[in-house]
Amino acid sequence: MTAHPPTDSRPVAFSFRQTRTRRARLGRLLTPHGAVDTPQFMPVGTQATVKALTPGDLRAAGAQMILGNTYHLSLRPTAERIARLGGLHRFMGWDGPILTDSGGFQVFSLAHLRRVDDDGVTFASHLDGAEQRLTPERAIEIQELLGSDVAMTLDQLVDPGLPASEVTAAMERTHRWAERSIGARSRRDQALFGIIQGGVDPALRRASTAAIAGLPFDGIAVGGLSVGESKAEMAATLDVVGEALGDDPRVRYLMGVGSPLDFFTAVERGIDLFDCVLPTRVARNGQLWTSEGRLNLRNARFQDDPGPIDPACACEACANHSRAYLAHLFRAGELLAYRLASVHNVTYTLSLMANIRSVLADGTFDALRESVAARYERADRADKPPLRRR
RNA sequence: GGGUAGGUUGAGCAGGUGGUGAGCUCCGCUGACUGUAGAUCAGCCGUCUUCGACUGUGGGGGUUCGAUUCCCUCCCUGCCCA
Repeated sequence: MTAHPPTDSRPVAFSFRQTRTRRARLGRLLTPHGAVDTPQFMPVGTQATVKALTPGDLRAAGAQMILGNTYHLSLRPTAERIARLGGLHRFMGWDGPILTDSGGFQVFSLAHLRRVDDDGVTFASHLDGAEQRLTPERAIEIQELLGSDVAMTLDQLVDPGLPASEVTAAMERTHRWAERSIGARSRRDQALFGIIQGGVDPALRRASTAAIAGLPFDGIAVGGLSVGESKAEMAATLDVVGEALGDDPRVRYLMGVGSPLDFFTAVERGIDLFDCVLPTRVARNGQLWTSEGRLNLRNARFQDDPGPIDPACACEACANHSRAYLAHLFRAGELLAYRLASVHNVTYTLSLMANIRSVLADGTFDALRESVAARYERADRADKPPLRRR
């Protein structure tokens, strides 16, 4: 592919136009490894691989940018080894843009294996229990060794249902770590995004947005969502952040989202970039996203279904294989089940994003959302109740 | 024909030498999953009128207040000997 180096002295450049659909934007992010059309979804490749997929599979599915992980790669094979081997792009054979997460999510998801203090986080490695120290500065160092196009600041996300004092403390610590992260940068060819926290409290979110947007980051991320709050709370929080960001011209990245309907919720509130494990994780567990809604191919009824996973899809799995075949592969525990299901779900998700870009251009965003909601709302309506302060 | 070890809920097992065997692993059925400790996890998996009840340890018979357990007999399977 052709590289599109940023057009100015910054490591990335973002241009966009406001659409007529509320806060939604159509844009283009230029990185050292190519351009990304936004709104865009990044498949998650935590350990230098989007599970079950080759870089060729990702290209065929329409992927433009993927995500890798500081915490996992620093433990194995180590950032220094990847650097010796030419950086993450060469190591994994993906020459497109890569964003690396900072390890902040592991502060949350590996809560029982870590200890947080003001200087950083100490993990007991989930691999061998060895003590691992991650500070904002080390997270930047690791990501510079990996050579990703976009690095993320180390942050602390918490269950938004925790007492306000704890949500506030984590937010303020995230702000201090954000400033330190900027000071730790040494590469000029790698972007750095700051992360807004503050749980689901509007005042805290406004404060966090002001703090993060006030720093010279190349992009702004919204963190701490899709961690147990309701759909309504996520939407309300994105409203608050969108309002607080106003006409800030930087790219806006919603971390860890989402489901098909979440994309609509976030895009119309100004989000440009997404990542999520959901399409690939549920694929490996038999759940396929289709134009007919969610299908669980392990269900008995699919064993005799000769049709494609999704008649509206042209991916390798849909073009060549039946639901009955996939159902068999899952039952037999065959590895091909994971690849074909992942190929399909990533294709579906990226096609949906492409459709969203298309309807933002022609003004039929709401119609597309309604047609997707008709197939997916039943599942998303089974919503969790709003979080209660404990 | 003789000897010997067995026969437990779809499969494979555990347990049990007189006082309620529905316990495990597969298989099967369903659900969950949101900046990946996840090819993972959870529930169900004899029957029914399912917060409970009933049935079930190869078949039949016997002893006993009570049998999966003890006795008799038959059937089936593995192995050894003829």
